[in-house]
Amino acid sequence: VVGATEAERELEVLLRAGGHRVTDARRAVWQALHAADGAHLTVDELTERIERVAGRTGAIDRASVYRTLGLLEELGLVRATQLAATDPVRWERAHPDEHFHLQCASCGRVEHHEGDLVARILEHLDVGHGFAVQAVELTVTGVCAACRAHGEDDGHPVGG
Amino acid sequence: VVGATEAERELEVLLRAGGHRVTDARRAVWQALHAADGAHLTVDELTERIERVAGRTGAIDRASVYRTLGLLEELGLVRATQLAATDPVRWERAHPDEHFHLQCASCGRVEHHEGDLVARILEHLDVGHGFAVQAVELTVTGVCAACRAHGEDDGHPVGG
DNA sequence: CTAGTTGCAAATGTTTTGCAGTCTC
DNA sequence: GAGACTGCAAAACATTTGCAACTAG
Repeated sequence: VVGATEAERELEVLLRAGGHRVTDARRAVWQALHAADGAHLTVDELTERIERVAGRTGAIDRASVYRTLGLLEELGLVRATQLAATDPVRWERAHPDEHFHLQCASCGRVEHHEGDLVARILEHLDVGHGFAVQAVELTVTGVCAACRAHGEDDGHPVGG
Repeated sequence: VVGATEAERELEVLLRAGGHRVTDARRAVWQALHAADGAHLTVDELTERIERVAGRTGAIDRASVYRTLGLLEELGLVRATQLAATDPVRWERAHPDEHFHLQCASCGRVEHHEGDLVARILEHLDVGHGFAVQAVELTVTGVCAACRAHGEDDGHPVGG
């Protein structure tokens, strides 16, 4: 639809800066991640979406999706998270550490939240323990306001 | 050769209370987890240690270790954590949410830290968003004081 | 005795890897 | 062109499950 979005440009610049090539597979993964704005997708979900969205280019092999995600992670463009130990890894566009995950055990939805909490953590650690913080991963599990209202407490997983 | 440590008793009581049986496999897993005091072990590491420690009893099958850990988790005795997305799940004795993980990217060591940070997070969320918190998972990655002193810089700083 | 547990082996599901052909630079 | 990428298929891993034998209660 659009020729080159800002995000697409960002991808190209970063790829070239790192001596990597700009390919359809990489563009496709990046676009799919954008289209899913904010959602946390598994490699399978991602691959499936790419098939739909980038019909002309054809599907991208799972292996390439894995390789691409690994690369994008190195470039700091995406971030992997594992919400449940038994679930496959999920990917999302990189977001600053100041955001953290709020996962509802009832409806399964994951929200991002912003606050000064992470900033406080950084402060606390640096001052108190000489620990040089690189990244903070904060995930809070519980029941969201909506589910509490419905009284849904048993916890039935949701599709997506 | 100690008959029954306090921890061992705790295990038996909780097992019986839940209508489960007290078996060698379960004792072995529990003891191995204690012997590794504070460490985060994979199922493989755990299985290997059981082989050494409980030589007389013989080895415990991986499948049983998995099943046992699942049970102990239900009983609230152990806790699973995933430090890196590509790593297998690691297990440790349960600890209160008020503790959080401090992982050194250089030496790989994981420490537990205690503080009011998690408590503040709970407060903040409950007051501000009507989110009923069940669990908090906080992992901070960085370089520990010791490694900083040695100037061991095998990694590249991530962001701010 | 009875039914919960275990060990084994095979199944499942995810992620990685070797290689030959393809496409970017 | 040269060499970085991709697709494909098979391999490598982590975790789960079916089932017969075992054993705690």
